[in-house]
Amino acid sequence: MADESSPGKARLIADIMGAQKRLQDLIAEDRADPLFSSHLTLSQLKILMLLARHGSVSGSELAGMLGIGAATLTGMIDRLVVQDLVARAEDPHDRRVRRIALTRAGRDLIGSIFNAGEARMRTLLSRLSAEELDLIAQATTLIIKAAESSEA
Amino acid sequence: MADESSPGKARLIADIMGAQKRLQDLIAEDRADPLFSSHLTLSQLKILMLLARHGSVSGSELAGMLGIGAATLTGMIDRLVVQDLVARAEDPHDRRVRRIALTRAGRDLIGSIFNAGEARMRTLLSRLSAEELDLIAQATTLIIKAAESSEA
DNA sequence: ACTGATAGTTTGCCTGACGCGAACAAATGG
DNA sequence: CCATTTGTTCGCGTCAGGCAAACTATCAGT
Repeated sequence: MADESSPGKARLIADIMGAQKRLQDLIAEDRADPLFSSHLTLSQLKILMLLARHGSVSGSELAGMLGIGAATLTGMIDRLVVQDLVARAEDPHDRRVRRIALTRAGRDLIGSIFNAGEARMRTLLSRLSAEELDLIAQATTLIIKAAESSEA
Repeated sequence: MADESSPGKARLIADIMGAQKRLQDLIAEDRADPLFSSHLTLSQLKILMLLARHGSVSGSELAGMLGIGAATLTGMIDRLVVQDLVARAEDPHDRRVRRIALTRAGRDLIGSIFNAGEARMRTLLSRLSAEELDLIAQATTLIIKAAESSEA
């Protein structure tokens, strides 16, 4: 399909992707635990993710992102408020709008799902030597730089 | 809290974890897309994940894993069969049991959610040089070895 | 000050996914 | 031949989401 440059690169990339996939499978179990024990709905999770990304949004904005009506959103937010995952606050510039944002518990929950496997990875790294960690740190730095240059 | 060995290790680990978290945030968007557009329920996702892990299981086994009754499971599997995500097959050893397994489409869906960001990572790696890729390949090999030794 | 538009809530109503127990058919294994 | 196990069907209930319509409060323009 594609070996534009050197032939060794394709093999290296394949090796790296295989390893990455194995790591994903490992932390998938950690991710599933808080997700399934939270008794959240996928729609509710979507709301929490949107709030985690955008911070504080108005109801109409959120309804627009979700593609649902304002009436439906009211009920969904109500249920999340009862669970203390989001909170409504008055907008200082417009007293009609009620800004919706994550509570501390909501942020923690989303964090525990998204950054799953953090504990596992940490104990895993702690078993390696300083030299090995240095190598890994260089590698991650390379990846992050490449990611940032492509996002910009 | 913990700096048992050399002080440099703690800093290296912190750097690596920070980079890892940034990468997780990036592929989170890729993961959310197939998840939310699939119109799955969290319970349905749980079933698909269990089937992906265990391969083919009987109804009673699956109901036991989920903590629900057999009657409930029948309906849930029915809905997944309609979506062509799982299929029922006869067990050659016991004609009472109908073994439940993922279909090709079900495997693809789970794969697209679990191995999210694969395409993004691949194009990202393709921009790096062979030397940089070699470094990353060494790093991932180290991590995988550490993970395997801890799992064993 | 009036008036039209906008934000959010409430109400009533519907659909679909899950959950159960009970009853049942089919197959197993004594 | 009979108790057990597996899975399905049936009837029933609950809850999350979805809408339209009516309503209140507020804003913004004239």
